[in-house]
Amino acid sequence: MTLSQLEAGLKRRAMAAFALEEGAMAGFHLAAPPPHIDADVSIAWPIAAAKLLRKPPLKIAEELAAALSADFEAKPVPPGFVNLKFRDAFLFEALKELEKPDCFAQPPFKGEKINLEFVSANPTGPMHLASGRGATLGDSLARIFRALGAEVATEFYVNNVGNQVELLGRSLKARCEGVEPPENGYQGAYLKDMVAVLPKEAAGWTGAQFGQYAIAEMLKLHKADMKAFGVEFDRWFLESELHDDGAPARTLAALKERGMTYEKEGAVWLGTSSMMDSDDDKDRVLVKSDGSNTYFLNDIAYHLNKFDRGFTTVIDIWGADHHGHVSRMEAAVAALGREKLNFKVLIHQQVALLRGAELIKMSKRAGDFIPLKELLDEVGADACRFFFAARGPHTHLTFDVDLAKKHSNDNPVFYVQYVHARICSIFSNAAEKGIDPAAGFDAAGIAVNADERALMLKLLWLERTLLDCARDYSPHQLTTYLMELAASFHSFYDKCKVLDPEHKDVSAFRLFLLAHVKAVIARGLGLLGVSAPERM
RNA sequence: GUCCCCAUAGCUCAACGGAUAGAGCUCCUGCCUUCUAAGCAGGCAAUCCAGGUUCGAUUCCUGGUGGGGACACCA
Repeated sequence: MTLSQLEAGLKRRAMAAFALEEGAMAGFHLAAPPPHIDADVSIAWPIAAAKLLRKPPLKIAEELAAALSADFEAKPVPPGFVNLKFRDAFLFEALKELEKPDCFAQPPFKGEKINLEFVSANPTGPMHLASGRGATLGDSLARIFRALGAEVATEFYVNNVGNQVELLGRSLKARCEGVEPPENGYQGAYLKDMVAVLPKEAAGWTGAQFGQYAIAEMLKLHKADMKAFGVEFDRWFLESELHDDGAPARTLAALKERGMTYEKEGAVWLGTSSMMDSDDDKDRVLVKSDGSNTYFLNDIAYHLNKFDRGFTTVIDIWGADHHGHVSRMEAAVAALGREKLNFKVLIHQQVALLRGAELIKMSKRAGDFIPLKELLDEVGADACRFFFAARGPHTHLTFDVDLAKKHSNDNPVFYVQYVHARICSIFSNAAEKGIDPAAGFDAAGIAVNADERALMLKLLWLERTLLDCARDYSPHQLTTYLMELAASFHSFYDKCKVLDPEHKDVSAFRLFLLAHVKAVIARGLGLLGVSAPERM
């Protein structure tokens, strides 16, 4: 039984005891009690239900505790909590439930087909360190949604057509000819590096050919960077695919047909503000007066494409510098007649960079930025990913590059990984101590101590943690959880000898317990894209 | 000017509206003859201001203050 199943069961019994309908149970949740309370889980619902039931909270708590006392040690506590303690047998059964690979699959995630698009950095320069934040957020969320039973397709949208490609081509051509790039072009040193490895026939290329070449090379680098970061996209969607398919024209026609557009001053507009109920503050141009498509129209076509592929939910992850685009995109999705509820834009705040005492302005055109690869090489992917994952998406993050490199050994990720390494070590030592990890034990004869109990309980909270992550669209609670689990383990390890030939039953029980700790640590780290080393 | 985000310990971050606000880093005190000291045990130290809603507010609402970002027929 998982904690959610337990909660659902307790809720049903409360409904029966007080003759209530589902709608009246909104505040019914299991919570972890604060440290000074001697209980396994706590229910605060009686306080919230006092008004509805017209009874004092403590009275309700007493009645609820009585209704549950057949299976739990249930104690009503002022002002109206019910604190539960589990029987050991319950904990053993719950741990076994965790062994099933799909033990967390549940509604509403089960059956969902989610398209998750993130990073989508312009391929006009090497990938910036800041892309690590979006990559961490997107990839971790994808893994968490999958663990909860959803089908998730991850996607990176590549802007491989348009003005910036021309500009990149002209910049590379200039470098090739030994002159400075155009004034508003790309000044970064990476173009000089690219010149060094250009094929011979490049001498006769046009600017457009240089552009196509540069984009293709950058795309290779981006793929390599993402892979080194532990992120593998299911699909790299090229904007040119849309154009080859005539999607923007079809999208425009669909919007016109639905009566959502009008012409003004030689341009075609989408009435995101004037023609519909939306948060957008003005209408947006789809086709410029010179006849060319805006980026917005192409982007709408891309989103229509995603919906047409049969996803039940389409999620975009954008940096805060794009927050102003959210309402117009939501409006466009609605204008196409697509269910707005199935489209979600997640915004994460930007990453500011500090090197020494200097705040660095990021600009690919000026070429002054820190490549993601540089940090990966110096700090390592595990520490990078844990660092980014540990912060909620709304936090304003200032990344101190020097500090990150200097302190990489202090990164909490090692504290968590160390748990895995220590347990692996115990298992590899078991044989020489004459203890068989596979040997069973008599659960009834085990007196579970406080440290063991704390560990078992903590393991059960992984499920709730993942649900919280999904609810808040952030993996940061998982890092907190892993830190807490690691602390429980290290404390246990210090006090409790696992391999003890004199007490084989206790050894077998502790190995059983640690096998689950190891599995949860490995699984949790895996959901963050972080490795679980067997030795450190 | 309008909109979005943020404000918790010296620093970086946690805390479904619940009980005595938790961690990591830093600093201080102890602990390796026993499964890995990248560890354990302990100490110092915090909710920006003013109202409001609530049985209960770090959390929700309003107004300040301070900071980051966005407001194109660019992509």
